[in-house]
Amino acid sequence: MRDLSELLLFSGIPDPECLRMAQCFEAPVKSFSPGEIAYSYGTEKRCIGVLEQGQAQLVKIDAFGARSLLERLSEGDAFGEPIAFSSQPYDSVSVECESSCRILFLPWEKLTKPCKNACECHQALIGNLFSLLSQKARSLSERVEVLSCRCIREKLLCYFRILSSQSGEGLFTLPFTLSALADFLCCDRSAMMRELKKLKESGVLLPAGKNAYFLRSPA
Amino acid sequence: MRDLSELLLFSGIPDPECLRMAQCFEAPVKSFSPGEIAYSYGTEKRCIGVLEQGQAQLVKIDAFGARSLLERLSEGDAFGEPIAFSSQPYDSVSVECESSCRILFLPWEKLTKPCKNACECHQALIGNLFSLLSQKARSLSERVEVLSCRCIREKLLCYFRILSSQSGEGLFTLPFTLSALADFLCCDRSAMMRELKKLKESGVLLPAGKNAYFLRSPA
DNA sequence: ATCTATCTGTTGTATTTGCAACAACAGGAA
DNA sequence: TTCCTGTTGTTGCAAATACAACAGATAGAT
Repeated sequence: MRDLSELLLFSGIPDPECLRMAQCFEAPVKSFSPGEIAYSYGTEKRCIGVLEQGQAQLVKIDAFGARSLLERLSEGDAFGEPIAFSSQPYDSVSVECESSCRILFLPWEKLTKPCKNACECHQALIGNLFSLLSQKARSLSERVEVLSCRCIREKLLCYFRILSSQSGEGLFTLPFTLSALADFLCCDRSAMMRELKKLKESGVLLPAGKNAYFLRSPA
Repeated sequence: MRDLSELLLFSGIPDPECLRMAQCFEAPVKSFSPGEIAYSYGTEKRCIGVLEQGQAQLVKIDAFGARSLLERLSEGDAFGEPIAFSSQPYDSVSVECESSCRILFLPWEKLTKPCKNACECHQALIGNLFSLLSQKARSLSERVEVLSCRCIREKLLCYFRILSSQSGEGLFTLPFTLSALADFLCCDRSAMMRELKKLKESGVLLPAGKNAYFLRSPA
């Protein structure tokens, strides 16, 4: 993490301005050790956390004690109930650090209301916050679209189509290992490998280098 | 549709103020016939559409021509790429009217920037917009959580837990018919019925009236 | 009332998927 | 080098699921 302005939330805003705003917001920067809980949803003050350094997990423990991993957070990612999870009274969501973390906490009410030293950058910040939110919603929508396919073959094709829409012309690169892809598609890896083989054999999917593939459009 | 202030986007803002703002934004209200395309993502001006009357569908057609239904929109719902889908150059997303529709189009740049007649309500509107976005993200996250379960039994339990977290104490009411529940869980209805029967027989799930159930917490 | 539509509930069977286990391979560390 | 760890690729078999088809229940319309 070098510069605040590299983060999506602060993009387009010069670094000195970011620091000035962080001061204006009285936003604390805190450090955490591996395994520590950095933030508990619902119980603490509403804020957006920005992970400046380290890796963390967004973990949910429901009313029945079942634990589930909602998200993995990497350097530059943001979290906070205003972003994705509103506080459900019966289950607890919290951010657990995997490694040593440094986190900037931006109080929500100051973020969304214009400050007394009415600064221009604040408008840009609000715009960025909207981008952040809509990007999150978009990636979740895509995930739902993929997971709503009824069989592994369709899940693969759906996900590959999304990837190749992004890069265009049917060519795409997998952003994971195949094992992680199976986790992402919520299916068994060996079953997925079987379907992948069938797709290659039938000529729908053509390997095109390291982690790269070409998807033939259905004629 | 009686009152703008009944909509989530305008909640807490008196109706006369809503109308004044709509004028200030030069926001057009347009009417559409069944089957008409009310809005195409990416090609038109960025805006938030509010469905004042009617039913519509959010439809995506990808680079390969495959059509998929992203969302059903009812009276009071809002749409627009700032809300959920940023423009992907290779596929087209549009709003198709099912019935006759009346739609209010709020230009995005005027919505997010304070207007010259610096009104107080505008701040409330921005706050509401954030609520709208984060609520959308939250419901999508829940959907992903449910769909990421590996078998029908787990999907059912996961969804029932979410429902009973909301109403508390393990008691919940299904918001759909059972057929629609199968669609929501993305599985075969008859297979789902089998699992439901097993859950009832094992005493985990207890019927508690019309569409109502009680979920026993795992002891 | 009757006639629809749709929803619920059930079952047999074919297909898909998950599980377990294994071997080959690659990259990094000692 | 060797060892270790993780990924890829494969298979047999058991379990879960989809598909298809059906009958009864329910609610709305005529």
